[in-house]
Amino acid sequence: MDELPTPTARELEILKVLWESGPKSVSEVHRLLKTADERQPHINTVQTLLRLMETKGLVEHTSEGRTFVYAPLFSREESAARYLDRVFDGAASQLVLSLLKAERIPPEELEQMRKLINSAGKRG
Amino acid sequence: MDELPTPTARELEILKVLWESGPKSVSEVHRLLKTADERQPHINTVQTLLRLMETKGLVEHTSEGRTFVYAPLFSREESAARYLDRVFDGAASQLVLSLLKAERIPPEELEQMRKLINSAGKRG
DNA sequence: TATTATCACCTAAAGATTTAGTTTTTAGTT
DNA sequence: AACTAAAAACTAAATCTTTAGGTGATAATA
Repeated sequence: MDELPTPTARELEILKVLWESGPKSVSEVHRLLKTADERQPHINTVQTLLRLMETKGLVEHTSEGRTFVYAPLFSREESAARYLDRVFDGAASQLVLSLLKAERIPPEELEQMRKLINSAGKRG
Repeated sequence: MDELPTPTARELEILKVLWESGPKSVSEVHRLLKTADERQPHINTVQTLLRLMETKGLVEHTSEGRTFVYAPLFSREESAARYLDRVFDGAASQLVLSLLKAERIPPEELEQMRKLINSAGKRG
């Protein structure tokens, strides 16, 4: 098993499209990048990136007729968790702790978080 | 104000040394990388990286005699928050939600988090 | 059938990151 | 003063990322 690298800037933009809109073809990803990004890359660029991302294990594709439909191989959550594991060397709670300190999180989200933690406690 | 980029893999290793051990000279960073990383880069590589990281605004240096002592310009927490903002487009609560889903947080730390959230609610 | 559009594939190349060798400066030591 | 060590600065190059042009296949259409 190779270690999965942190996605680069462009890769992350593409992944975000796939996370938000579900599996998409090259042209659809290209179109959706238009709205999200100020600088829309050439469609061939998107295709090349997706092809390379597949060799890295970031996405996979299935064939729909003659077009490839790409899907991410991990979720937003896993991506976030991986980066945080990296930065904090696995001390995940440190992170939440620090986010609460560093970020001003709106009250309604605090309430949401409280509920989540409570239910997580019951399950765990 | 230029947008601060996500640190690259090597940059992150160096930042981690500075976060964990405080401001350090090139040779000290180099030495400390030995323990943390399997593949220790050449000391000149570390020096070049720190110099370039300074131009990017990731670190700064002060002179101690004739040696440069480098310090990070932001914390672990800020780095984490920035990446998460990127991945989640600013929805910070989504993150905590996802971490809980990914089940990366041990039970005893859940209690800690509950306390933190409660006190954060009082302050905010 | 000829034309056009759309797609994957191949290729080149610019740009950024990462690596380390060489040179120069400075200070300490003999 | 000559030698040595340690440091920053400079330079070059390998590798990775990001860009897009060109080619050929396939399908749709005139």
